[in-house]
Amino acid sequence: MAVSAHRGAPLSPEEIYATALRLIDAGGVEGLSMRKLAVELDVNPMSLYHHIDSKTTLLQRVCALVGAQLSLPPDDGAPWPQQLRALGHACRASARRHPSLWLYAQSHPEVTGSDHRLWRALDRILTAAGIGPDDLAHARKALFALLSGFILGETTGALDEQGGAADLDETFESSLDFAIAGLAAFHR
Amino acid sequence: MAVSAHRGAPLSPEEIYATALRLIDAGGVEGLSMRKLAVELDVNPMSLYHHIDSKTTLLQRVCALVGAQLSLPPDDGAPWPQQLRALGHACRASARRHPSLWLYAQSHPEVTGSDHRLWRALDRILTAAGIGPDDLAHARKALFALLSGFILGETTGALDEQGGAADLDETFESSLDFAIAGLAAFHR
DNA sequence: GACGTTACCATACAGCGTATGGCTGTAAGT
DNA sequence: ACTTACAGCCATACGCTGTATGGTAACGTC
Repeated sequence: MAVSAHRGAPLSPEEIYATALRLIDAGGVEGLSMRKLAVELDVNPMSLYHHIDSKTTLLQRVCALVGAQLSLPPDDGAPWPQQLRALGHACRASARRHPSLWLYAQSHPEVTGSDHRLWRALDRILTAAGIGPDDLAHARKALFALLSGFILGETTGALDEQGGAADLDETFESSLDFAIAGLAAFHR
Repeated sequence: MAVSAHRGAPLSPEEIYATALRLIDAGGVEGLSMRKLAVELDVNPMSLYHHIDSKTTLLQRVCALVGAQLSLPPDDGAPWPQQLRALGHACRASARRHPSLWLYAQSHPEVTGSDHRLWRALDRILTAAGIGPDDLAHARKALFALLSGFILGETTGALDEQGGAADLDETFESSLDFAIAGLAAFHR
């Protein structure tokens, strides 16, 4: 099937995704171009379009790939604050591995919108925390905002530029304490 | 001085900033190009570069312009929860007026980093709330994360796509309650 | 051998930010 | 009054982007 002269095997979507993720981690989403990706894969730029629709959907797939690797806390009956902390740490760890991609995903949520795994896990934890069904959406969105804002600020450096303690690990723990205490507002 | 044939007056940085902001509000930051801006100002693209350094610094100025318009709560001795709410509402209102610009600013914080007005106001409020100096940075960053994450989510639509109550005004009030309750975590 | 399909590639287009250099009319210096 | 300097503007061009279009080569099936 007219495999590339330079390469042994034909391209595959998975290979494209993995290479794109590597380039993104190395040079940021804005540093990724179809031409550079093609060079990295030793292929003509237009060859990529026989395996993916467009650069946008390529980024969607890569986001989904990273999202699927999130190790969310299992429903093992552990205390809810502990589970909430685990969920936070999982997201933050992934964001530190792929900062530019998370930044992109957070600015283009249509890309991640369909990943309801995270919301389901969060809802379960919040329910375990005694949040009633009427407040569930509010609590979930408040926690989403806090978590995603922290990741955003850490990724962009906005949290570093503010004065005060420079240890963001400690600040993250504090923010989790803050969140756990804040959930009291939903107990009426 | 060889003023443009089509325009009566010469360009000014302020006119450029104002027009850029208008175009950004209409078509997003990613929809703004120097060429379109030039068309809007009835001028050759390269003429802009006699008044601004680059597109990047242009965006910085526009961000600063919007930031300066933020009406932060005055230090009038009002109860701190009320001041905290006012600060939150001020930021959210501005973000709703200029969503795309806020999205840009949040992803490029080097642009807004030098605007410490907000942090000073927040620190003042938190001190009034009884937060000790050791916890001030933690509390400030947690609140920054919550606020900026909410604005991010509302701007991109990530908060709409989640299920539950669709009224984001109400959710924002809930999040403020959540924040106020959460500050208890810093009282030791 | 003919044919359809798959993988790949070459060329081209419209758009981007902006470096470079040139034109023109006003202002300042003498 | 004459020269010089400069401010404001513009035309052209370079290298980059994503991708539409259409062509070519190798394969499986008949």
